[in-house]
Amino acid sequence: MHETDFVSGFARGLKVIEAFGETRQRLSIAEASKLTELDRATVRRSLLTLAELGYADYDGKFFTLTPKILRLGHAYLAATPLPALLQPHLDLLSERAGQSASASVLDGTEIVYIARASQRRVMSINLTPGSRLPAYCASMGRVLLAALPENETRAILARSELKQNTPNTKIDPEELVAEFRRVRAEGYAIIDQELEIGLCSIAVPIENDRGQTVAAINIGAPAALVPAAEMKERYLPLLKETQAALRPLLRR
Amino acid sequence: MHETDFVSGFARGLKVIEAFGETRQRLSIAEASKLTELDRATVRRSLLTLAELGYADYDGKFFTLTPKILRLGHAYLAATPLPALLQPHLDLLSERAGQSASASVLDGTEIVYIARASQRRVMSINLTPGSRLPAYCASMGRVLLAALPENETRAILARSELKQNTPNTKIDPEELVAEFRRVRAEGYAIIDQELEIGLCSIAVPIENDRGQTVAAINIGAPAALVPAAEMKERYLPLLKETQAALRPLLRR
DNA sequence: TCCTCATTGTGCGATATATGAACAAATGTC
DNA sequence: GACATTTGTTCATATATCGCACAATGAGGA
Repeated sequence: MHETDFVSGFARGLKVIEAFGETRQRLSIAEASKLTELDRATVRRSLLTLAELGYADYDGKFFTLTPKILRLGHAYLAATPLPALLQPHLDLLSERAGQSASASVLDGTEIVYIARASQRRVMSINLTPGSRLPAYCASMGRVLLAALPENETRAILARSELKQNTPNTKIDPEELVAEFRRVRAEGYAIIDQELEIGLCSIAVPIENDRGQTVAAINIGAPAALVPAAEMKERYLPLLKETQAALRPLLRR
Repeated sequence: MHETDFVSGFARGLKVIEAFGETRQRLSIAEASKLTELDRATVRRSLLTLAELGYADYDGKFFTLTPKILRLGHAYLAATPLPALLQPHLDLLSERAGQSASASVLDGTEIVYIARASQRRVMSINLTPGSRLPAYCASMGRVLLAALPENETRAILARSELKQNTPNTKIDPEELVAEFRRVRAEGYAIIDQELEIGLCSIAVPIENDRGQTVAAINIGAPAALVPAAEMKERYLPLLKETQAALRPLLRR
């Protein structure tokens, strides 16, 4: 790859868009400049470009993103067959379990929801396709991390901000790596209120016909209704059925 | 605004990302060049930039978007208070109605879902935040178009691809404009299987404390269970309640 | 195997952009 | 009200990108 095969103006602009996610909806030029660590003049040009194209509004002082920006992310969900393929299976799974079912993939240290069939909302967070959670303390994250070679897993843990969300949250890397080994051996991960008090979840990997893990699915339930100890017997068979139904559909 | 206040490399790159949404997941350089009507060399540089930043994968022949691209669209959903504000109200609405409830805003000729509380899936399409539907034949679209000055509404209709999705679909601009007037006067829109056979929906506008329409919410139901004639009496009171509950929360 | 067609990679001149500093305007502070 | 600080804008110029023309590669077919 040549050194000229990189459009830095494009890269800078993408950085500016992402700056909006980290804080509030409105950004001044100076704020965006600080967040992106780009020159004010450069940020200004990127923002004015976004406004010109209709991806942002500008009131002379603050820039705000418009819904048009959703086209960019949605290009992935619309273009990738995986979410559409998983959705009906999640619907069925969710209905049979009477709980929310989700699917996600790994992106760096985070899991990204790509499909979801939600029952009554139990979490304080609102999860939709595109939502992100730290991988180390989510059941799907455990499954996805367990599928990687151990050196990669360790590298991701090293980059993760291991935060004690609840008294249950495991944040010791060695303990986590040991748990990943168990997940790999037994084929499922259970989270007992490590992300949020009151929430348990159980996840299994989704593999293609070559056995490569391409996603994870889970069922989440309120700990008050379904203690962690019961998650396995109640939901693992359903998850395994869904997993088996999907495998032949996923060719590479 | 100066003529130099525009980063064309950035604009071109965004166009390349959107090219993925229109077709399948994989694009070669030549395909992307055709879709975007940009020079091959330019598209290639943009794609390589995306790959370098982790927004795309490249196998030497085809480029595919990675889930990282969802960060861009999600920046909007995470940064805008409206979706988070609406969600609990949609949950309640959906539960009381026993049907799916959604919220959307207008983007050009399309509505964009920004929040959704879904019951059993009734539509063939899978709707999630970020999903788009043509405005002219969706109940929320009717409400949002009705809120605009008539010349703007007509301009949008002129740009819309008015397609006869079902025998019920209204595609005559004059008929649509007349319907928008009725919607404006009566405060709600009902769609009777104009988008998809078997699906009815009813929508009302969501206004801020100054009376400006900032979004629309709707309830969708299977026509087999709820005939269009019954939509109004069954769901309009619930929608109006939600509308009233939200108005004081929406300051500008 | 050789040819053809389609696609991808590369070098170069013309053109457009990024940079940082200087200036202007707005904002906050005393 | 004057000063200090922050923010937005403009400008000249060094630098990087764009689009073209050409070279290289690869896939199919005869």
